[in-house]
Amino acid sequence: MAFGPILPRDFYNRSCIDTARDLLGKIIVHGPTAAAIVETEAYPGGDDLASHSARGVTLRTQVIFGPPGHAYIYLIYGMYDCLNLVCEPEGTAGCVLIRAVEPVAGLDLMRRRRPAARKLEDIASGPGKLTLALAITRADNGRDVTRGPLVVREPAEHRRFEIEVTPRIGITHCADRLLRFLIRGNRFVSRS
DNA sequence: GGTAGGATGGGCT
DNA sequence: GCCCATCCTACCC
Repeated sequence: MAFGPILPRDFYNRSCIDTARDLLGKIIVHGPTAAAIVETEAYPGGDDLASHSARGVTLRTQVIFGPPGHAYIYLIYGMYDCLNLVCEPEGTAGCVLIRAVEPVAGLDLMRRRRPAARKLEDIASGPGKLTLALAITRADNGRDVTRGPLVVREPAEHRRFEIEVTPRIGITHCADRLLRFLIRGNRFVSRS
């Protein structure tokens, strides 16, 4: 399966809000599995109390303050791992949560990793689901996604789509900020 | 079609 | 001790 080139570090070396929007349609590749990003959320540094980075550098959040183009993966509710991509220049906090992907390669393997999913659309339609489908875990935390076993690539061919913007899901702080981006009409999003 | 409740563990006050 | 950037099952229309 041939995709386009790996996204360069400069793709992530800017506002996490711009990056979140532009990540739609890009391809996450991990081993024999690959999936297109259809839903993201931006978590800026600074005054966004919803961001893990809001309380400064800790053992957990240091990756978010590090160089762009790396994975920030954390455990949520004691059960699921969530994948973020670190943005902004080194020293500045900011990341993009990957909330949903559309499977494009290794579908049989993903189905086996997601026995609870009854339909294809449910395999990776949520931040905890997609890490299971793609076999991404906290062991991948801090990984450089511009090289190595976990990378993000341009799609093989570009498709036109409309982008929808909404508040982020499942947060209470800064709930009015429009920082969630999704491909309008795509059936693999976590919710419409 | 819909949702209430529980599983489960790390981070931080 | 409380708070989660969640998911699944059971149960109810």
